[in-house]
Amino acid sequence: MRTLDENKRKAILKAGMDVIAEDGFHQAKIAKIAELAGVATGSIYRYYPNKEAIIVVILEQLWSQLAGELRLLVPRTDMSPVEKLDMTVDLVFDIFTGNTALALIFVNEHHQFLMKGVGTLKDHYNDFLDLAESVIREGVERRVFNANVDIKVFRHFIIGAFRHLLQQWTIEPEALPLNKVRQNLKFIIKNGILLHPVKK
Amino acid sequence: MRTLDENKRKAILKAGMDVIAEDGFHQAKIAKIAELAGVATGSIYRYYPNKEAIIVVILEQLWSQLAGELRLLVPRTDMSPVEKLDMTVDLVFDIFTGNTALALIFVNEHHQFLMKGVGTLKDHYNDFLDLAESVIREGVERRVFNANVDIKVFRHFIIGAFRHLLQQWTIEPEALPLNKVRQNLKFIIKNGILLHPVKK
DNA sequence: ATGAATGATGAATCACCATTCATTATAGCA
DNA sequence: TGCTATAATGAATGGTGATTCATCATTCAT
Repeated sequence: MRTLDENKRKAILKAGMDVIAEDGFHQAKIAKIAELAGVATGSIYRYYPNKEAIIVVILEQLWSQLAGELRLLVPRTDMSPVEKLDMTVDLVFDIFTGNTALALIFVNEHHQFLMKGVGTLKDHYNDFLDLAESVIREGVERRVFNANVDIKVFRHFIIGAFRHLLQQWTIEPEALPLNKVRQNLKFIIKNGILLHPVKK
Repeated sequence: MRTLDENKRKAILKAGMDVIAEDGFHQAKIAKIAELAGVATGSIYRYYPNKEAIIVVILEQLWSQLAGELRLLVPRTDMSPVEKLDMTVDLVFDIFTGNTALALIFVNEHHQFLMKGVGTLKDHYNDFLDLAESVIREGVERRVFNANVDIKVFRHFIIGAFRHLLQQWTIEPEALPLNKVRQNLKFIIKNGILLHPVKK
């Protein structure tokens, strides 16, 4: 008995990623994805029940990978909270560096599918967020991070800043080299903009 | 001779805002907008050439208003750069407070129409950004803000953080009261998360 | 080597919706 | 009180594109 070809499944996913990144989910055409993947339009439906399933799988993989990596980082006792925070930022930067398409999909499409609550996307994403939050919490408990900053707000703050910077990077990569962005992001979340901070 | 009714034009704009905020631009149906505005579907086209024009006008008005207000703030000599930065944040928060629909449109739709370069949207938006940047620049020149922070990155950083926080707020307003968000945002961009910063 | 069984194909289907336009209603003017 | 220009209407049009399915191709257990 013949079996579905996993390479083809991956080719469709990859093609879906590129087309959706370029055209946006609603404008992305199945015919174009099929052509890029080198299969017939109908074949797409042997591997994925519908168009939405393609992007959901892409996003699920993204967050389950990130959560997996962060899960290894969190319990380490040989690192300070500051180092862990920096490493978390690195983790996320690294996954998008060299994958503009994935970056674009995260930036532009992630939110709407998160809201729809399709598949296990939300679970993976929340896993990641909870782990990131525990890094901050450890820092506060160990009196390294400022307890006056609301953790929830801070968490969203970083994600948002990151997302937007990533978006700008996809528009003009030369003007906003990711290394510079990464370094500045790390600095600002730790120190803010003030030259002479007035902490109490 | 009969004239087009400016109240109707506004009603359509308002209805468009609500429907687009709720359903997203591509899912938003002209028929629904027309019904909400209390006009026939065909009448929409007497006031706006097409669906896209509706959202473009909404976004143009948003940024031209914000740029207008910021333009008054920038040259003031009775305020410090820190105060101006805080006021800029307030300006933006104020416009979205009490207008969840506008907030949602900014969060979810703004980017794609900015990219398309339709109408004068980009001009108004850039006006606003340039003015905001001049606030930062003044702070750096007057040795109040840290010159090591790249202004372009910082600018995108704040916008992104703000956008994402706003998005979260539209999802669960009770969990993230805008006052708390505003206060925390101001604090973090100035001071960062570190309890004992190590500025040189 | 054979023939189910299942994969692959892509033209045809079908639902959807922005936009149009023939027709009707109305405001403003003489 | 008509008259006319233009506003308003909403059913019909037309284009689009996701999904289906009848048909063909290929694999592999026998």
